Amino acid sequence: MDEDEYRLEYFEENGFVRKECPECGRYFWTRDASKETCGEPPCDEYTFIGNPPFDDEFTLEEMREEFLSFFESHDHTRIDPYPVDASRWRDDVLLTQASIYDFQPLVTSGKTPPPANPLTISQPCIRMQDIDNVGRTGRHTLAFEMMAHHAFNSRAEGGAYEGEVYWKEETVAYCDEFLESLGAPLDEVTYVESPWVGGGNAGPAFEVILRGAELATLVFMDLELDEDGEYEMKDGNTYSKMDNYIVDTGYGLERFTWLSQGTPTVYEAVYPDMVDRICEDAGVERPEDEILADVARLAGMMDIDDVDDMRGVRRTVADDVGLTLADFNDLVTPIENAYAVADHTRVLAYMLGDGIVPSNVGTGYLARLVLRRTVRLADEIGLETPLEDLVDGQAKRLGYRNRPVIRDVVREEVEKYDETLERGKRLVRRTAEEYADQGSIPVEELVELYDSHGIQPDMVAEIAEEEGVSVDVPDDFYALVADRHEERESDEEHEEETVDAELPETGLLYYDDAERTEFEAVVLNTYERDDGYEIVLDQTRFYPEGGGQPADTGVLENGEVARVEDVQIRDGVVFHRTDKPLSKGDVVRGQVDADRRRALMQNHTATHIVIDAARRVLGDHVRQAGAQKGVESSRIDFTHHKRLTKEEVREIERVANRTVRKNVRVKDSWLDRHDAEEEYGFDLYQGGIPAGEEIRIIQVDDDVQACGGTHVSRTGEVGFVKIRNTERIQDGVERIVFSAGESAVNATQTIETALEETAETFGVPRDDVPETARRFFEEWKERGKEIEELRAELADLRTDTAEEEEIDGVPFVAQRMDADIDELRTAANSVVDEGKVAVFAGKNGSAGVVVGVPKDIDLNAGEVAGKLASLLGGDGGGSPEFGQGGGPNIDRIDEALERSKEIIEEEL
RNA sequence: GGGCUCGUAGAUCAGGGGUAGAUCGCUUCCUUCGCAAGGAAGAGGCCGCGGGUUCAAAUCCCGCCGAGUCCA
Repeated sequence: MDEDEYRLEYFEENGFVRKECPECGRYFWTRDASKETCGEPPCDEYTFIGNPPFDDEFTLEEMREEFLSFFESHDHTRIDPYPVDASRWRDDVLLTQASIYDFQPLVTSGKTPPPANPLTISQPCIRMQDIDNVGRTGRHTLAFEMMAHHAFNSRAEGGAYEGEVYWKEETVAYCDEFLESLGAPLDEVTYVESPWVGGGNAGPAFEVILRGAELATLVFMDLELDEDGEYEMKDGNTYSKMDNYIVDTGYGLERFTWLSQGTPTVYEAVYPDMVDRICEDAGVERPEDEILADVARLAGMMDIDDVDDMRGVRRTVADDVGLTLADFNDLVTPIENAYAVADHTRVLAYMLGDGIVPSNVGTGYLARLVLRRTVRLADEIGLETPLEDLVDGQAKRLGYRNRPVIRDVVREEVEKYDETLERGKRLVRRTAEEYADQGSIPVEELVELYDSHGIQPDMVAEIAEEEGVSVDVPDDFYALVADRHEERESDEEHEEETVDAELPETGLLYYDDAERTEFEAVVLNTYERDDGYEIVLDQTRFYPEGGGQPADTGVLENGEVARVEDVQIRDGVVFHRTDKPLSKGDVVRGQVDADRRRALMQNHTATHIVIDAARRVLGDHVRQAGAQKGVESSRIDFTHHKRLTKEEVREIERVANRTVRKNVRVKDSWLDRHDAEEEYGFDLYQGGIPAGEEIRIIQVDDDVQACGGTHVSRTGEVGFVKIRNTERIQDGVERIVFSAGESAVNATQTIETALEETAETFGVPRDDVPETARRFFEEWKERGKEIEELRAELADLRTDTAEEEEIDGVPFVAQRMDADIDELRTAANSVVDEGKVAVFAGKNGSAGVVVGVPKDIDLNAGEVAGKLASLLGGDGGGSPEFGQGGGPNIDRIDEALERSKEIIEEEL
């Protein structure tokens, strides 16, 4: 990175000098000319523990307020944090890991204006990759708040923002000023040059270091990935300047709070009350501060990448205080676990507070992971306080309103985990018994137990030991698990036909009046494709597929009639896929299939009505997780932590139809996105975030959503909503399948017809069908048993008449019996019970033969049956005691019976 | 979004092409003043659903439904 990028006037004016750190080789800026090293570990160590650099101690809340109000008083607008569940607005990541995530990709790319410019925010973030270090290093937390100020600048004209708000000089000046306002000794502060790369962007950056701690990162994002770019960055890729250049800062709220208190660990500073409560409830004794501080200081010197690093830290500190490693571990592990529990409960509060439902996919899975880990840690230190109480405490502190649901979710999830553990224990016990003779459980079984059943190897070891079976967990265990998942990849990417850059955005007439289906337009171009044509018009009433609503169909005509089979929108241009080409420049008349459009409109409005009904019945945590509208039926998926009961489904249906009958107007309006967000909140974006300054808002009764679909004008036009089915898509996501309008009536009639026909078959009134069906089923089972008994009796009777013979002293009965194989079997069994060999054959459709041999006679029944069956033109077999077979040759049954005697003689 | 595992008696689970089983629980009887325990007998199964292969499917194959779990 070019040195000039970092040579700021601010540094010159304030007496900074640029130095090269002899340890790490990086350049840094400092006011203290005598300073040799950059200040950041491992070049320097933590010196703030017991020696806080600020004038006052701050709590987390106080520090957050201090920061935000500082920037507010410097002309920044304070905005509310986004959810920690970043998957709600982008599909490339799961969790929010930095404040800039809030503005990617729409704002950073210049498609959408920022909510304010410049702005300040304190954004909760979660970094799962640190999970193993939480509690142990003294500094890692799973969740943290990234306090930030951002300025969005652009050289380009006509984007969502233009011109420069401020850039590097002001950013560094703000940082200095903020630190000074806290009373930080400015000559101890260093600004380390440290180019930043991430997510396809890059730029110069400073790390701000004070007393060994990295407090903030000031990123000047002005590069984008470009094969031919002139800047090569540390990731090995080349980048070039972009039109937008963005100030992206990150001030660690937890770090600032920690430094202000100078406690041995960050955990004591950030959640003192929670740590106290956990230690007290679990009876955890705290080691001396000095020991904890040593661990933090030493761990602070290194990037902790794996468990070995932490082991090294502990060994060193243990040596210093004169303890064996084992004793030292016994001393610090409980408090470390207590710290981790305190931390994890806050993460859970963030996650569940933002409406994440534990699940087996996506962010829900991460929530489950954290929750289960928390339960294990709490168990290890004997913490008996219900987890829901701890999470609720954190949620209360963070000001979440959905606390009852959070409690509910935590309780259910802990119960589920208990069940999984129970199930796991039984499975491990069985597996251990299976390998009891070998003395140990093989590694592939361990992998299987973990991967398919979620049982940690240490738990396997514990239980297997009780059974006297040993377990060797290889060091690369989790790598072995990963191997199982790495076998195949190859997602075929379908290429999209690129949009002609010359084409203007198509006029979307369906927004003016969704009721109208005819229009005139000019053909701008026709493209020939593999399976038809794509026509672009200057304007259209055809709705292109989007937002879960399928495309309209219809015709375009000017003498020629072109059938429109599909409609897609790409970069604002609508493509009509047709079976015929139309000439460029022609004026055409368009006609959308009106009935289909009508049905789709009803279904779309009904979708809003149903999700709103679900929210009213189940609670505010219900959030759309996907939807597909159709002509015959539609479906809506939404988050909910329990299976829907029949009664809840009925109630949702009742509430939905009440909204229909209310016949309220469906309001559609274009609002400034920031006004809309302010008024309706982030939950506006149930189906993803649209681009642009203005967004379309659809209001159906109490339900308000950003939505680009076509709707009926009053709820009454939906006519009738019928819920047809519910499914569980994943843990935590329920699906409701429903029909609206005419197809809802059809759906009801279909069900009615089924019931009618059933009633007719039974010959009872419809109301009696359930009771009658139950009775019939019971009686059917009774009769099955009766038949079995009668068959046995019949078999006895028939075999009584059978002639007994002897072959080499073995009693033997061969008899023809035309009955199904079950009966032959029953008959053979009763003969075998008398100590005789039995051969029964007969026809029942095809020919069948059964051979039974008492245990004490040395004759293989299966073999005999096989030979007899081959006479019948088929095949057969069985066990030594019992054989059966059959074939198509019914006219050779008697012959087979006759020959059974000689076959048995051979086999004996 | 992808992978893996599992659906058999009220519960927990065996079996894995050839007669559906075990343990606990349940019912009745015996022993007992009574209970626990013990003994004896018994009831209880659309082997998740639907197709296919086969002389024969709980078992093999395909699809669906349901449950669990790991990963991105």
